[in-house]
Amino acid sequence: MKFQRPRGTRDFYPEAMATRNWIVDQWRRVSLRNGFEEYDGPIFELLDLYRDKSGDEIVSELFHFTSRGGDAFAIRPEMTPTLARMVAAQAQGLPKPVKWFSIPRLCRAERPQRGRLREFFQWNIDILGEDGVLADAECILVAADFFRQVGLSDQQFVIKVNSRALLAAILEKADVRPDRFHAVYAVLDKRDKLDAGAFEKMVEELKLPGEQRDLLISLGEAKGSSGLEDLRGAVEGHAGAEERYEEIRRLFELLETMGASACCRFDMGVVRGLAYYTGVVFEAFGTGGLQRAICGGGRYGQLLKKVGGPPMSGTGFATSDVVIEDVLRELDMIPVYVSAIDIFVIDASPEVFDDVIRLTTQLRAKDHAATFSYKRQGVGKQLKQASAKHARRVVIVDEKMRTERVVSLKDMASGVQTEVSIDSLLADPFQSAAP
RNA sequence: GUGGGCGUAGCUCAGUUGGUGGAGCACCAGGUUGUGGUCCUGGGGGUCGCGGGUUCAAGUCCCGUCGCUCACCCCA
Repeated sequence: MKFQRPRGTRDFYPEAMATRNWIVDQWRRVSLRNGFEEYDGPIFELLDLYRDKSGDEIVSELFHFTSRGGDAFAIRPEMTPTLARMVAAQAQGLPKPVKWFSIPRLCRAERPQRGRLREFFQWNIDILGEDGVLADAECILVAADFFRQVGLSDQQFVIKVNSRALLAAILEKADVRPDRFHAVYAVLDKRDKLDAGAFEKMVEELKLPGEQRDLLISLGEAKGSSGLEDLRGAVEGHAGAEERYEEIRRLFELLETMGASACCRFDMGVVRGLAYYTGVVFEAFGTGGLQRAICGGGRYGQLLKKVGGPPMSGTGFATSDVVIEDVLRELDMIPVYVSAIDIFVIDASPEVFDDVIRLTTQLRAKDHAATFSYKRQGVGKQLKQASAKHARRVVIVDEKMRTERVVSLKDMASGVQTEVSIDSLLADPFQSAAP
């Protein structure tokens, strides 16, 4: 082959395309029924939009180019900057809260590996203009709704929820130096990937004073409702920490009311690397073989200000089609491919082929996906083709179409075949076969 | 950026101590002269990723290179 596919991209042949469409359809369906509106933006943005948010080092991870006019652009690697830009531009006039979703195609110039390609589709759910945890709860609920929608039981996935604000307040109360927060976050975020010994070793390497070290190790243990309960002591007497604690307690109360508590769990080990998260953070995991996060998000407080907008806070999450397909395939939950052919029209003999074309055209006019064989062969061969195309129904046309206006209608799944009038066929090609 | 694994037909792969490259599936064409998804026969298709070396002889051994893949780093 002279040309091959660029690294980290995919060709969507019909079967793969059907899978992609199915995933996207589920995303859209769940978004809409939870009251979110769809938006989209340009596939490339000014490079500085990403540089301002994430710093210079981001540029090497972007596909970027310079226009003839000298402007530097980048193909979008994520949707949040575009969202922030769009909301900031209209912030005054938009009814709050803004509940929007998008399914953008994104590109990142990183080295591909399992679950991470250079081009992929991402589902973004965001709520802006509402500071309370109700918005966070609703985002988490949407994620849970999706996993349930595609057939996962509450035992097959878990959404781990934490509050960075609470964590920061606890660290502040314990007099951890603010410049050490980021290092502490990084260690805590690795907690679930390490055994207890390796975790403690990493904590030791931070060289924190004894009390702070013990606190950090106990934070790594804080999981589930009892883990949240255990933190009560760590927040008492500190107004900010108590307030944050009450927030996340209320969040879990809301999740309970929404019927999502069975798949949600408090976990201090979820911090997420993103510098811009300021409040609630969460990540979803499959409980089977794949231990990787399959979806993640949280509250971002200052993002709109970064793109020149008002100090409006937002909360949301994202997940990619690559990871979703991975985890659903592992659980054998991707629907089998069925082609879009409703009716395959066959001639009983070459003389009636013009009638086949005529009937096919009429079926198409009724908005049915209908087709026929290009080759004039026996009925058996044409049925074979219909079968290969996964046609649901086959219509066999013979001279009786002219003399009596009837044809044979065959249900390919059951094999049942009946004679029907052309009028009744056009009215309903999927009519159940008369006994 | 670092490290491991793998490159043979469209796909999945076999290929013996080096001796003129195969199978299954898929595709195409025929057969049963009005009934498929499970029949039979035949066919097309590969400079064995690419380049160099050793050898009378390389898919096989050696070196280089490119590509794919997995993990790490990173993760918006």
